[in-house]
Amino acid sequence: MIDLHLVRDDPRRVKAALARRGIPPEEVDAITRLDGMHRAALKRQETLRAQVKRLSREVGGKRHAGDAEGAAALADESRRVGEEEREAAQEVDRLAGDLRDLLLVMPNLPAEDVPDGAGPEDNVILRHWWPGREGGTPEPVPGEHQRVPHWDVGSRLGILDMPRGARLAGSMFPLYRGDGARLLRALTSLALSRHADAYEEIRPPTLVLTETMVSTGHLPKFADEAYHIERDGLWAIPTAEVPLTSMHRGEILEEADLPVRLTAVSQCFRREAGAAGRDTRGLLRVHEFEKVELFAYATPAQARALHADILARAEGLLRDLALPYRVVDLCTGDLGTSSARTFDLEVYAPGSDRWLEVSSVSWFGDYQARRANVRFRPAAGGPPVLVHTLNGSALAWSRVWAALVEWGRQPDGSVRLPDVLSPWFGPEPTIRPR
RNA sequence: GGAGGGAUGGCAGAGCGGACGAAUGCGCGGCUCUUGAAAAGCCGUGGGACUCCGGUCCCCGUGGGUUCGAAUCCCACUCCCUCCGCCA
Repeated sequence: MIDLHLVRDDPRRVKAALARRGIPPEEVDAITRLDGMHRAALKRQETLRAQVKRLSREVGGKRHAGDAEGAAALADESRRVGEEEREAAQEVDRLAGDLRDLLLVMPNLPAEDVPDGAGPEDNVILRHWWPGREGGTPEPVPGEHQRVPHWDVGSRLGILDMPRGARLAGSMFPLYRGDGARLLRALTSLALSRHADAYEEIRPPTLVLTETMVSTGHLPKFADEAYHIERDGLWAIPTAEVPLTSMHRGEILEEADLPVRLTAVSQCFRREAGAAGRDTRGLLRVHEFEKVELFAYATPAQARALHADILARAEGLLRDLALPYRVVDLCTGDLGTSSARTFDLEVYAPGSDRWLEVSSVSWFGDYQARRANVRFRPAAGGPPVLVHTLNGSALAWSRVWAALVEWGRQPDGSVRLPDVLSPWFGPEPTIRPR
């Protein structure tokens, strides 16, 4: 949630920042108006409430003094005021609810250095990397044998079985087998070990309460994007960011304990409701995938360095895996609702001939922390302050899997894997037909 | 799934209808005493909303209800503990 106090104190700044995202200024005015009404109603209710409390105390006093008549008279008066107070309270509740509804769907203010733009076409590509680039090796040109999409490579090698996945769960639910399944396990294991020096490994629940989804910003606005188990009131997480953000929900942390750095692997579930018919082949876009996430709660002063660290770690993994990638600075038109600044990492997949998003590294400011009510007590004293949250995938395996299989394909149809995977696939890691 | 017990401040733990935002102890911070420390003593010590900066209001698991008045009574739910059943 954006800061209501900021809307009050500096509405022009809020409007200007949100205008960059295409939010009309009237929506900010609507918040200001409701806020004013809410505060007025609150004042009225509290005044009445104070009266009831005072009268009730006097009833007690009179009764103790043996003045039954006086007590009854005051009780009558208190009852009348109490009824008024009850009505006022209903008005307060109604206005508070309306205000909250507006605030919950209002996106975060973009950071000042986010490039302006209307959509993905205006994102800024910051840099490219490919194996050997630092040493002057030219950008790789895929050979004909690498121009085979991973769904073909996968089915020929018997490591990816989309038809059987569809039999179990419908389309876009992949089923990996043999070395294909083992590759996923290897990638997760590799990544978690890489982050273990600074990030505590967490295994969170995959199904979470509504409140947990609201805290990150996935609800109420994007309910259509998530799988919902109505009978139990639970939601399937679209990313481990969701449970990790709520891990300390409602807590006041000590500044000395920050940053809290966490890493988690989880299944990620996405309905992809708005993407019907797009990128439906193979693993380009799936309803369920596995992802290792990096996450941090930080002080505002620590946030920038952590954002850089998470990005560096995600890039480091791609370099270890020798996959050509580019770093994309998301423009205001493509920035996620909760994010203030996001860098995407996209891997080139030669068989599919597409750039695949395999990581999204975001700084949320205090937007999520305000929803989740996660604060820290400043070491220097003073009232608790909202933390900043940050996260990034490192990495989303379905698309990494696709890129590895396409880049690794040899003229004989086997797939050569990067050497970092030797612990799982032997000295010259290769997947051959069974 | 069934039976019972519980949920109060950083922790422990009283309170069971009226001045209770809450005794007491521990912890923590400050001060006094001391060469220093310990001990002892004194003072302080939750979060939040609104504010005409005087204050007012809310929070005793959550949500309803009863009452002039609820931490305290009633109802529902959640979570925790014990036992039984079932189960990977």
